[in-house]
Parts: sequence; C-alpha cells; structure tokens
Amino acid sequence: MSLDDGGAPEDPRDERHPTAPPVPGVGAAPAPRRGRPRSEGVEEAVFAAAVALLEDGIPLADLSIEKIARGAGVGKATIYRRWPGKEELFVDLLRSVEPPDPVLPGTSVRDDLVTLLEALRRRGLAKRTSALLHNVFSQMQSYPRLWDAYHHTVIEPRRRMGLDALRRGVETGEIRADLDIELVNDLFVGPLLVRTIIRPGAPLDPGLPEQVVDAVLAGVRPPG
Amino acid sequence: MSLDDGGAPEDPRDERHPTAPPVPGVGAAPAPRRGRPRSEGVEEAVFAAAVALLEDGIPLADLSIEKIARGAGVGKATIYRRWPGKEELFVDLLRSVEPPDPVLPGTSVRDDLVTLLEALRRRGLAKRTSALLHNVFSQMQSYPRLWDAYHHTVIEPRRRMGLDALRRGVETGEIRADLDIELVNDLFVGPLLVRTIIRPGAPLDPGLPEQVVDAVLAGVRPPG
Amino acid sequence: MSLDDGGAPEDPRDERHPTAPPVPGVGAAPAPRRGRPRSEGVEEAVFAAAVALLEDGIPLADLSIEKIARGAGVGKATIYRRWPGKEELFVDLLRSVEPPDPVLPGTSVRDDLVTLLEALRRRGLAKRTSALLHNVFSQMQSYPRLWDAYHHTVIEPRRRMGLDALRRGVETGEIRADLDIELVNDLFVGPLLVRTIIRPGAPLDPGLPEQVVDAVLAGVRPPG
Amino acid sequence: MSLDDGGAPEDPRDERHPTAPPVPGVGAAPAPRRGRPRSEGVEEAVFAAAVALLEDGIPLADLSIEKIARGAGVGKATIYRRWPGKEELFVDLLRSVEPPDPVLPGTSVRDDLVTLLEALRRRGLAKRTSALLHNVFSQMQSYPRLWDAYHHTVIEPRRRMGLDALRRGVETGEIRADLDIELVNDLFVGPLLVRTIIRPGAPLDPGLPEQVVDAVLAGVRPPG
DNA sequence: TAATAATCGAGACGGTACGTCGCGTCTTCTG
DNA sequence: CAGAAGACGCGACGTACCGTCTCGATTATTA
Repeated sequence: MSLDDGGAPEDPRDERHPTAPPVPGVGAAPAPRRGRPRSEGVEEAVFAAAVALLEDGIPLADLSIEKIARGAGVGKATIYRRWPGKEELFVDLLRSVEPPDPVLPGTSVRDDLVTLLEALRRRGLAKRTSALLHNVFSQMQSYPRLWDAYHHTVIEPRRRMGLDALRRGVETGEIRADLDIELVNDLFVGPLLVRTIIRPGAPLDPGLPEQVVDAVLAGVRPPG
Repeated sequence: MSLDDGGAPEDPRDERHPTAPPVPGVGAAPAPRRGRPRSEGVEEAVFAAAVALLEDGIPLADLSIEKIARGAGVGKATIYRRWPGKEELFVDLLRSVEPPDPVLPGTSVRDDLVTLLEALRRRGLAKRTSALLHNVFSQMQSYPRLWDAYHHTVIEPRRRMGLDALRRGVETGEIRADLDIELVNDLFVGPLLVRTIIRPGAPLDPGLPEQVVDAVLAGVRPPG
Repeated sequence: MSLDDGGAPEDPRDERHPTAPPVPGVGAAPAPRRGRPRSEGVEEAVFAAAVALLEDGIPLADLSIEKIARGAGVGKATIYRRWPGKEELFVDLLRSVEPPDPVLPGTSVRDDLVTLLEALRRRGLAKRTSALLHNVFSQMQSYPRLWDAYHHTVIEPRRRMGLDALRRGVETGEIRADLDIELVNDLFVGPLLVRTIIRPGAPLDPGLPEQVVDAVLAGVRPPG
Repeated sequence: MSLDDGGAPEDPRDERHPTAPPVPGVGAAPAPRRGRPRSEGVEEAVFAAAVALLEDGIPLADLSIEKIARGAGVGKATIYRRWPGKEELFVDLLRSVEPPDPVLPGTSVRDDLVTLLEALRRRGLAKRTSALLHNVFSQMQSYPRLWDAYHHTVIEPRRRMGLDALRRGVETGEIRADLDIELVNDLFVGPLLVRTIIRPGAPLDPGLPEQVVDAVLAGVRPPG
C-alpha cells in the first residue's frame, strides 16, 4: 500500500472542520481565534475511547459516535465540532498510529525498493498483531470515503517515493527504460499489497521484500 | 483477485436460510412442505430493487433492507425468511452476475497466465462500466462476511487455476523452480489486483495482461 | 371554564395521527387497516408513565417524550406514531381524566346555572387536590396549542350548555332580554374562572356557585 | 387582571442577579464596585432582540437565550450575569412595556369601576393589536415563575385599588354590604379577564366596561 | 503610570432532548 | 402456511440549547 496510489479522487478532509489554525501567510491577518479555545484533552480522550471499544472487539460498523462520546466522557457536539463524521475521525485516528515514512538508503534502487517494501511488510504485520489495527484495518476495507481519505493522506506520498526511486533507477541503468514506470511500480508493490490488504493471513516472512524485489528484477523465467 | 485466495476461513452462507427445499433423503420423510409455497418472483424482485437502488448511486452502506423491501414491493419478513442479513443477500446477488471461469488454452504457461489476467482485467472493466458492479465492488472491500463469502466461492477456485498453471510451467521448464510458487503467483496477480481493487481508476488497457506477464517473466532489470 | 369558550380557532388534533379508524360511511369502503394493529396497551402505558412522572413533581415543561417513552418501556417512534407532539399527547391525557358533562336539572335557570358553576368549582378543587391535575393545569396555562385544543374539545361544549340555558331563561322571563347573552354568560362564569384559572389559591367554598348566581341575578346595588 | 390578585406567593426576582448596586447601608462599606462597569446598552439590546424575535412570530417557548444573545450581538454569559433565566428576563421586559396605573376619578364607585375596567379593556386590546404583547401574554399563561412575578408586581397593586374602591362604595351605600367584598370584586373583574386572558379573540367593544358594571350593579333578573 | 479587577463578545464544554430512520422481530389479514 | 403491511422496542443519527467555563480584549478604579 506504500508505493501505490492512483491519484487524488477527492479529499474529504479538505472540508474538515478546522482543527489547527492554517499556516499564517506572511502578510495575512493573524486571525486571533476568538472564543474559548478547544480543549486539548478531547482529541486524545476520543481516540482512547475509540481504541478501547475496538479492542473490545466491537466491529467498526457498530462503532457509533454516541458510544465513543459516552466512553470518552465527551459531548457529541464536541466530536462533531472537530470531525464532520465517523470516517474523518478514523482517518485521523489511523494517521496517529501510522509509522513515519521510511528513509531510503539511496545506495541502489534495489536497496530503496527493499526498504519501501519492508515498510509495507511491517505495517502488514502490525495490522496482524495489534488488536486495534487488525480490527480497524480488516474492516476499513469498506467505508469508501475512509478508504479514499487514507489513501490520499497516507498512501499516496509513499507511492511517490517509490516512483521517484524507480525513475532514478532508469537513469542509472538499473531499471529497463522500455517499460511504463507506473507498471513497474505495480509489479513491486502488488505482491505485498495482495498479502496485506486483499488476502490477510498470507505469510509475511522477513525475507519477503528481498525475494520480491529480486524476483521482479530478474524475472521468473529460467535464465537459460 | 482471480488467481488468488488465502484459504477458506468459514462460509457464512452455510447457515443461510434454506432457499430451495432440501433434497429429500432417500429414506427420509418426504417433508411435504405444507402451506403456500414461496413465490418465485420474490428473489428476482429483490435483486432488481437492490440493483436499481445501487444504480441510483446509493452507497452499499446506506442500502437498507427496508428500502429494498419497499422498492421490491415485498415485506421485510419475506426477505429475512430467505437471507439472514444484508451481506448474505449481496453474496447471492454478486454470484448471480459473476462471469464464468475462463478456459485456459493450455498451449503454454504464458498463454494461460495471459488468459487468467485477461479475465481479471475484464472484470475490472465491468466493475468500472457497470454502475452496479462498480458500486458494490468498490465498497465491498468491507463487510467482512460478504468479502469472505465472495473469496471462498469466486476467488479461491480461480486462484487454484493459477497455481496449477504455474506448477505445470515449472515442470515444463518455463518457470524457475527455485521460487516459491505462491510468491510467483502473487507476482503475476498483484499488479492487476492493485489496479482493479485497491486503486480503482487506474488504466486497464487491453495489452496490460501481456505486458505484466512478459515483464514478470523477463524481469525489469536490463538484460545486459 | 365550563360555560365558556370563544369559538374554535383551529383544532390541532384534527391533524392528529389516526388512532381509531374513522366512522365508516354506509356505502364507504371498509378500509381494512392492513398490517399489525396498534397495541392497545401502549396508550395506557404512556399515560401511566406520564402521570407517574408528573406525580413525582416534574414540571410539564421538563417532561420530555424521551422520558415518557423510557418510563413506559416504549419506543419513541411508537409515541410519535400516535401523537404529533407533546401537546396533543397531553390533550388526550387530560380528556381521559376529565369528568363527564354535568346533567342540568332543568327546573329553573338558576338551578341550571348553579349546577354548571358547581361543576366548575369541583374541577377547580380537583385541580388543587390531585397532584396530577394541579401540576398539569397550573403549568398548562402556557403551551398555547395545548390550551387551545383543551378549550376546543372540553370547554367549548360546556359553554354551549350554559348559553342554551340562558336562552331558555330569556324565554321564560327569568333573565333580562335586553342584555347580550354572551355577556351574561361571562358575568356568571367569569368569577369562578378567575378563581380556578387565573388566581389559583382563591377560596372555592361549597356555597360559592349559589352566591355568584344569586348576586349576578340580583345585582350588587342595594335594593333601595 | 387589574383589580385582581390572590396574594404574593413568592417573588423569584428577589434572588435576581444584582442589576443595580445595592443601596449602601449607612455604616456599611461603600463597596466601590471595582472593575469594568456593566454596559448600559446591553439591557436595551437584549430587549430589542427579544421583541424583534417575538414580532417575527416565534412563540415564547421557542425563544432561546441563545437566539436572543445572537440577535443582540451579546454573549450568553452577559445575559446570565443579569438574569437567572428566561422567565426573569421576560418579567423585566413586560414591566418595561406595562402602562401606568389608571387614576380613579373618585366621583362615584360606578365611575371608579368603569375606569378600572377600561384600563383592563385597553390592555386587552393592546395585547391583541401589538404583535409583541399578544404573543407574550397569550403564552405567558404558563411559565409559573413568570406568571407569579407578573402577578405580584403588576396585578396585585391594581387589585388593591379595586378592593379599596368597593369598600368606599359599601360605606357610601352604593354597594350592598351583605356580600363578600372579594366576591364582588370578582363579579366585576371576571368578565373582562375572561375575554382578555382566557378567551383571546372575544369582542372588547368600547362600551363593554360600562355594560359590565351596570349589569352587575343592577343584576340580570328582570326588575319586575 | 501601572496594577488590578470586572466586564465584554465569542465560543467550546458536558449534557439532554429533539424528531427521523433503520434494525430485526412480531402480529394481523388476505390469498 | 406464505405474503404485504406495518407496529413494536431499540438505538443511532446530526442539530439545537441548556447553563457553565475559559479565552483575549476592553474599561474602569485603586495604588
């Protein structure tokens, strides 16, 4: 899911209720944010309550704003003030547990790709071990708006990292120049995505990224 | 999604309410099925109403049994008599529009793989053209019971076809024998799945199956 | 409040949700009322819960549909199916505890008026003794729609009884014919209404109706 | 409502938040009221906003503090600093539009009573013509605290005027001495109150006070 | 002049109720 | 008996106000 995304259909978070003040332009008005400022503890309490409920095994579809508000000791309006709906809330929640972007070694395209796929593998594993991630992710394969938003804010940036690495590889001669770069990206990413997203439960052994990268680089036809 | 599946977790349809009368065992009581027999038109009317609603752009999550019953001119209880819930209803609906398994030419592994991937591509296109399939499928990436059932009855058989073809290729020397066969399968299937399931909107040109098969067979590293 | 009403502004209960089927015209269609019939116990349970809450001292304004539904073990929708809102519900509740119309002796206009005012006095007393009526009535002096509906369905009929009795009195010579009959009615009714509605707490002694009737008949100017 | 009141139950405005500084006791500390003094325009802006909303036809029950604050361009806390709640606010509002007590001619009891009833009639008309007063008053037949406060500060004083006039009439021989003076008061006041408070919409012709006074003085039984 | 203190508009806060909708079950009448 | 119709208890939806609170800014008095 890391090197990969098809573009930006639309981002529901753009209409999100303003949580942080926008970056102030140099000459722009300071926009003093009048009224009582939003409580810092709320975000945190809401996330904690949602996580607690998910860890209790409640499926995502049954997670109501009402229950979360109750569990967090928070008014419903306070939640709606921050997020327009359930899906946007979960996008933020997921982002809050998402590990940072991997740092590419840059020594070779092969190493870069292995690093990127390794990040994919690790998230696949985390999804499986963490009760939370397992629950959320396995069911998030629905909720198209949630899915799209996650794609756009988390996945797409990493996909660009992969495409950049591949373009460098074409320049250095490590990657064939006669192939569509997007297709090549899919060749590397597809196998891991299949195992993490579409077929949860498939093996994600430590050597998998290297195996995939080497196999795609060399091809599966016998060298003869 | 065609060559591919991770196994059969469990099939919720096994507990499905009997749609057709069970085949009477030889020595078993004839079970005369007294009372008014089930109307034949119901199934059809329910499917038609569901499809009509989906074609109107209503997302799967907002499709209530209530709306379907209303649209079909059918009582809610009549639907619950046939299917335990929304998901099971849609499993039946999807199965009713799924094209038959492709026939492999058997001339070579390459041809077989291209044929299987072409079937994948066509379904991806159908998903995109048909308002119905696109809607259901893009959102079905959820509803775990619906997803599982679809896997089990549609995806898994085709996955076995792919694995069988690859095993033949190893025997004939067309495929390297030093690689895990499941991994090789993912190398072929992954790219197309990425574009049909995970990243709807990506191009699915007619030559795509051949490009993928040839690239994976030959590798993306320059031949030098 | 008995002889008295100003007419029929509009009756909100006319738009009330149909509780009983309308009286069937002779040749009209039977209107079979399909579907599950409304539960008989609901009305009763709702009234009981409302009365219980009012007897607990909860003011009318704080009596929410939500609380009533909770207390009656009934869904909110079930209440909204029968009454469009809080006010209509209470009109029905009040009607269910309203004593029947008094029977006029007909021996003389004086006796008829005393009987009607006695009914007014008794309701004033009931309002004071019954915890329920006291609470509802003392606060119902608001809620204009509730007030109007009560007027129209309970008060207006009795007002007509009073006007009829006075018209008879004019014919028999017991009442001056040179006065507006509506004004005369107000002369009798006004004093009791003042003490029951506007000035709760004022004395309502047993002899009051006779005192009022005799004083209005004879006048308060010394006979000399 | 003018000659009439049953007493002073209790005045909730006594616990009202201090609007004006309390009268300084002789030896008490001057209590210099430090800090920014209350803005003078607030009271006025709040009243104006409330009146504007009522004139737009919003019923009293639907008039929220929130709406008033919004309409007045005033913070909610500023309102709560001055009045404990909606009812107390409206007591002040009503008092600010109440006409002054009538001046009794003193020529005769009949003239005094006509004057008092004329004041009642005029307020009844104002209630009907002015969109504001009509709305507030017709619905104020509720809100017990509002009702009580209004009684205590507006109605009760005029009631005492009426009782005093009647006592003078008993002394001058214009009024029978064998009747309860409170009852006699109700005989005069009741008919007008019925038409202004309980039965809005009833006619309030200019001659009505004279008709009522004369009819009650002379009685409705034919003189023969 | 500087510190102090109560006010102001604004709006976030935890709550409660609103009236609607869908859930899955049930209960009636009609075929 | 099956079927449509629809009432039932339940619970979530997203909105509106409640009355309280916390902000920065304003405006007086006191030191």
